[in-house]
Amino acid sequence: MLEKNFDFKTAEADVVKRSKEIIAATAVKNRKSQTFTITLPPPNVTGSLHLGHAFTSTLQDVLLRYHRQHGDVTLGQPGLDHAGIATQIIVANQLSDQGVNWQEIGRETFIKKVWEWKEKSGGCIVHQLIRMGMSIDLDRLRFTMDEKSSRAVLHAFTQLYNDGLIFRAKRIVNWDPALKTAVSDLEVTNRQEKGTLWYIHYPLEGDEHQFLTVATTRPETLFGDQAVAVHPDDERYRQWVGRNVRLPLTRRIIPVIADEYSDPEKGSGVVKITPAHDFNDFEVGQRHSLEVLSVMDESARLNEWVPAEFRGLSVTEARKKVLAALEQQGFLEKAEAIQHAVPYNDRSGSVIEPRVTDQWFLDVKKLAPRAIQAVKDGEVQFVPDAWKHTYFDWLENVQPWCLSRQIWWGHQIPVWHTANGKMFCAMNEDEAIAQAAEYFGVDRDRVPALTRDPDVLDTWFSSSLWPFSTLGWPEATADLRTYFPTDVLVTGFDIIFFWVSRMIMMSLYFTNSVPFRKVYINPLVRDEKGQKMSKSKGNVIDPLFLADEYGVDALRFTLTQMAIPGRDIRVGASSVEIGRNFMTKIWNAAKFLERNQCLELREEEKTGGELSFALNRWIVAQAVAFKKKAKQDLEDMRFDFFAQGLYRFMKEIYCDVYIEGMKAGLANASPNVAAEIRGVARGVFLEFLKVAHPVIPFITETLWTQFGCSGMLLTEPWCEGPLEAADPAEKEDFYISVTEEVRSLRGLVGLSATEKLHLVAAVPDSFLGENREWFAALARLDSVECVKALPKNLSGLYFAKGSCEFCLKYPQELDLQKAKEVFAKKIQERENEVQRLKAKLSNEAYKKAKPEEWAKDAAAFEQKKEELQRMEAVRL
RNA sequence: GGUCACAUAGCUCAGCGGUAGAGCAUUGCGUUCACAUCGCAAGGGCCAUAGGUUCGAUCCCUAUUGUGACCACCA
Repeated sequence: MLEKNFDFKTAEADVVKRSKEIIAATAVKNRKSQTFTITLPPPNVTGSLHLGHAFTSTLQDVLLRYHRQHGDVTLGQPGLDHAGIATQIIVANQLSDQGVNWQEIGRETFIKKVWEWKEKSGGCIVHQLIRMGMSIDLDRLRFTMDEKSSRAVLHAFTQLYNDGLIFRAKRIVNWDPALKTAVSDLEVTNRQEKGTLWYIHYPLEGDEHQFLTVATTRPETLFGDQAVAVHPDDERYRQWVGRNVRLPLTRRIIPVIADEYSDPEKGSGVVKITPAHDFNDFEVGQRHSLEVLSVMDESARLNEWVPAEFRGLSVTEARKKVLAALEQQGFLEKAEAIQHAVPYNDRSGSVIEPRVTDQWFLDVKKLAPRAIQAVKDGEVQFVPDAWKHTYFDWLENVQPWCLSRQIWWGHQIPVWHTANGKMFCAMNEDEAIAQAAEYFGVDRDRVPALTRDPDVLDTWFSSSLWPFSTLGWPEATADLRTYFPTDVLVTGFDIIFFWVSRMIMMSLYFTNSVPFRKVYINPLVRDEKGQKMSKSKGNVIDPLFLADEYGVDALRFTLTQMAIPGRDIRVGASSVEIGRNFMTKIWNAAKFLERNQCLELREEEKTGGELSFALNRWIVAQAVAFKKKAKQDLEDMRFDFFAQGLYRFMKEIYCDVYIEGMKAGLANASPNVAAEIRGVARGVFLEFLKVAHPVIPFITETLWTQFGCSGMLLTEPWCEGPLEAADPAEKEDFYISVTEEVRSLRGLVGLSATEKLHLVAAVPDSFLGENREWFAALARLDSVECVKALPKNLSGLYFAKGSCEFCLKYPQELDLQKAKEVFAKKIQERENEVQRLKAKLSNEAYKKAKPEEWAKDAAAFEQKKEELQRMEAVRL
């Protein structure tokens, strides 16, 4: 017996339990040898999953389940990401809440603490994934810092190093002074802020009455200035080029140089060049062989290279004090309020200070061309296609990737240094020593002391290897042969640079193959008001909260239905009601089947064959079309269409028409026909369950079992057999449309739903006579009478449909005026249609260009004209 | 400054070279034994603006306006 309502909590737990082994087994063996693989983007172990994760997870699971049902060996490779900086920040903050300074407890102890956190957060995430119905095998769960992944990272790094693609260089990088580490360009966000542009006098050497006015927003970096630059074509300053100025507040003399970087339009047209603290200035410095003088330490405090009174000051303090000193000594001309961009670290929120340091870089420029070509050649396809522009733009202008981070949590760089700067890159210390021994030509124990580079790799380095490192690379494993390259990557547009492009580059470099065939860029999930969800705004929705309230199926259905390519989606609790209501509808339909003895399995009816009940023929034809479209939608990755198709078929076709009609059918049919109806009702419903299963696994599995079917939908193929052979059921379609017309008329003239109505129908054949029961039920009629021709002066609501005429007999109390209006309106509708078609058909060019379409329109025109003529001939 | 999206019903959004659809909201009717987490029906749109291509444009092209995103930009 089915419960009154779908008890999703019990069902979810039960289905998860029953699915586990099958999911694991079908990752190895299924009916076909063809594989389908998705490497799930590994969530960061920084907490728990949010609604965006639930969204992409659902879409990926829909694909996994669809392919598993169709017999593919199906692997959804799960994993977790160590998320270097992000995780380190979280754990450091937790320690600080407990009054512990993470820097004081030392690297080893700190890392131990992070691993403890990882266990906790990872466990939470895994639990959430399973709860969401992800059909993944947790025995295959990987972590970017587990032993195998770490080996892959070491291997990749040493190979790139040996191939000369990884180098160490002293360069200006984005430096986070709070975390004291370099961060990549991608992690820096520029925010427009109010600032001040200060105009400062730089006196001419030898004649301090003359001066150049330099405009800057960064007066505190003045101590690092190596030159002032003017534009070579700037007449105002031409005579200054080649002379020297004195740096205010100091005795230092710097040259005036000419460089195109200087923009005469901006500020005073004279710009100070501070190579150690500005990216552009660094480049200017390179061009003019200027010295790089860093005047800040790792915490962005002024260092020993500045006058004593400014040492140790932070940027803000120093700025204040420098300005005061400039003003006091008469160097400050004016201050101007401006808007300018200030760089922030995404992760930590601190202001970035460009800083010159030794860092490790990957020469991405050498890897990019192949990656670009792979997408151009269609080896990797973006869905939606437009995202490839973003991908190309970035790769075509890509800069060396700063790989090193001065933090503790991550893969430590496998390079060992000698005291005087010789480096050995190796898989481990032993090998490094061996290399050193060979290099120096000495025994192992005579090798100079080696220290391992303290830096760790950018977290995205391990991620870039993920699709193949999870399958066993660098070993040539069976998994790698079986599952690689993978089929689809589902991810957000925000990590096309961070992740997608780098995976493609690394994969092509190391495996000579693309990592995946398709990249589905999923829409961004926003809240109901269209705001990006973020912890700071407090509008983050926990998917499990929604799942608890509405059920996982409801949530999955809602999310799937909203997966419109290329547009952000807005989700709130109320959107999940759509899904919840639909689950209720399905459940109620099942209850109806149960009460009408449709649940028992009857082999002979399941096979279909000749169907005698007209609506059976009709629903089978509908089911065939529905399934065909569902398949196409999934192949096209139109998840929204797929979900919509499920909704339409179940609600508007199966429930609204078929079930309503079969009630009448069952009541009037012979035992044989009744049995046929029950069989078809059941068969079509089961077919729906199969098709719907990828989106709503829990309710469908539960009903599958309740209907007495063996096995699980998880591996149940969509029926390819008898249901495929169906006739188009045109007559049924026609009369169903007549029932709609009757219902519409009844409402329009204001007849109550309880009013008994009689329909007289002038029809050419016996079809309606033989099918009057379900027809009457669908049209809400009391009785139907078939005649050869409508008698004259028949009082009632007249309408024509095709070549058939109908008269709905109304009761005495009907508002005649209203009835006339309705009749006029119906005539008008047809009139408009006839006029439109007539104009269209008279277009000779149209007839010539599209003869088939023209013919179709001509047929429609004839029909509408006939209807119109019939109706016009009638007097109400 | 550059690039890419988007502009359709009150709201959120589909769609398509042959003058438009859904969900929610609104209005009317209705609890006939699957379903009030409901059913039936109705109202509601110059498809941003201006040109162009075409026999025909909401759809393709160009421009404009507006919105959003990304990249660049610390004088």
